[in-house]
Amino acid sequence: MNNSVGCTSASTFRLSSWSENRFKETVRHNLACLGRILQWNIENGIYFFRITSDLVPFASHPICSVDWQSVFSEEFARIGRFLTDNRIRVSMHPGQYTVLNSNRVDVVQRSILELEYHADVLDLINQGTDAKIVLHVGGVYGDKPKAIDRFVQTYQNLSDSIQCRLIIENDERSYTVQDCHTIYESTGIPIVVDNLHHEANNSGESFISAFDIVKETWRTKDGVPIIHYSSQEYDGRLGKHAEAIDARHFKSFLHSLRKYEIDVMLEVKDKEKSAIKAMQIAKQIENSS
DNA sequence: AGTTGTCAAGCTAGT
DNA sequence: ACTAGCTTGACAACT
Repeated sequence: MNNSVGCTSASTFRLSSWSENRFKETVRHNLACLGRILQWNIENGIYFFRITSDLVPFASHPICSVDWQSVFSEEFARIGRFLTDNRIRVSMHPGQYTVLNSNRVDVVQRSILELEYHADVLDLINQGTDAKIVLHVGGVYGDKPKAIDRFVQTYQNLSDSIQCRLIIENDERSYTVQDCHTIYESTGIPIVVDNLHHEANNSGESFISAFDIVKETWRTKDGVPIIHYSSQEYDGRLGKHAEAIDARHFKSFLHSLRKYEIDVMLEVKDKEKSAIKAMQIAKQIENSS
């Protein structure tokens, strides 16, 4: 998302307002806005972007009768060319309702449809296997080994287009980097480590040693390892993301990772404002070493 | 025009 | 039993 550009690529509507017309107008608007945001990004030196899951509202919902993949193929292809021409990397992050290891089959089924939507978008914009779909492992249901097993079983039945892009992220209360690594061992799924989640939920290892573990889960085809960065909201509940990045903290954080090649996704409320700050800090570190 | 309750959907921890 | 929080904000009805 971007608060400077003056449009949103995540405009949506209520399910009760659904019509083919409303849907098509919304998607057309979102794709046009996505193009504007990407243009803004290259003008401001930002080359990694998370595409909103609201780009195509209700894409995986049974109500959606429009063959949006065909209707908007030209618009998607145009965005794809822009990304490739400008060497922009993109990722997507399905919402909290996408739970592959749920003990409810209907939830799992809807989650798979939602992942297919995300993979379709990345296919339509012609991005390769370094354009990732980030997912949390899901719930624990009182038995983590069983829940991990369900995740692995479900993963093995996913389509190639999803499998080659899916990566898993540690979360702040249930699944640590170590837990994710257990899943990696039987599936080969690369791991994204999130600094704030790691701080809240770990197995005693530092962030750097956690990163040393996860970077080995990335293959060449997966692209440069991705990490997620955010700061805790001062005074907020555990896990609540801060309004902006803490420049001093980010600088020392990035400095500690200076010998690695990584792509950093910021999870922060003020979006591009902090991204610009982060780029300036990254350049300072680059120039001083 | 500005404010507030609600939105397709799941899960967890804290109150 | 209920709520905040999550990748998160925007819609729609109200004042």
